[in-house]
Amino acid sequence: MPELPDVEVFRRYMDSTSLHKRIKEVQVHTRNMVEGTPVWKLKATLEGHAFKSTDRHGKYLFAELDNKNWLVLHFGMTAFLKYFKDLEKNPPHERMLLTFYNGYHLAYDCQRKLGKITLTEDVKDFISEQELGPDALDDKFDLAAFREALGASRSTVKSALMNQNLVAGIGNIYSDEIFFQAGIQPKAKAQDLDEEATERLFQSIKDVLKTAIDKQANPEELPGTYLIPHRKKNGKCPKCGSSLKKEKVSGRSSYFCSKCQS
DNA sequence: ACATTGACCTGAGAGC
DNA sequence: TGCTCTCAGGTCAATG
Repeated sequence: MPELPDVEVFRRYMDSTSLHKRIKEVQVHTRNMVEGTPVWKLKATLEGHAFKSTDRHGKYLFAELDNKNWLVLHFGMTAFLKYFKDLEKNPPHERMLLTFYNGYHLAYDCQRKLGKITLTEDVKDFISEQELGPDALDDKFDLAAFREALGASRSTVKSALMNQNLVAGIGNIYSDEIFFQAGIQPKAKAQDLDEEATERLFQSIKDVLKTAIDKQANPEELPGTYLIPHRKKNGKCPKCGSSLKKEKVSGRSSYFCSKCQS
């Protein structure tokens, strides 16, 4: 789940539930999910403080505290947030639990433990340390920047799009959608795209990600012409009805329509 | 410089 | 029903 649109939905969720509420207690249940900072320091940095804003870059969510620090969350393949009051309603793989003075809780749930929790004092520094490329929805990521990113890759377009160092936020699921909407095969070489295909792909990145956010990253809400709901065994192309192909591209399962994507 | 594989983890679903 | 196998939206390191 957690690609750019999902993380943006989490960010907005955090905005609407967890800002300006003083944190009473932080419980870390799975200590090795906290990286780069000792757990005691994470607790000390959050407890008694409140979040004042949030930010996002690619698949990372940042929550600014009132003490110059930022909580950084990555969601791996399975993480999500849940804000709730009754402790009985806590999610099944809760790895960290924040409790606010208002009696509510914010849980970070991560079944497969592939996410991570850390702190930073400066979001820009964090992004450059991780060597993340521009956020896919940032205005700074324009057609020229996209051409440059593609030019830096000698591999498949799929690999280029999913390379967080080139452009941040696109994962396996949404890259398949982006290629489907652009009518381009994911296994095409990045270098082989002509100007027209490059522009189509660029437009598709922006359109698909924005549309997904509008629909709360909920596959059921996506337009009928979208591939994602059909991205499964025996899936049919929502545009021409033929059977979708499933192949490994750059090591990841990829679904596409060989008729609609040339 | 690239693709591939396996590791990290857990559990859902398929297949028997 | 119950068991085993395969696979999964992310990233990283080792290998070819």
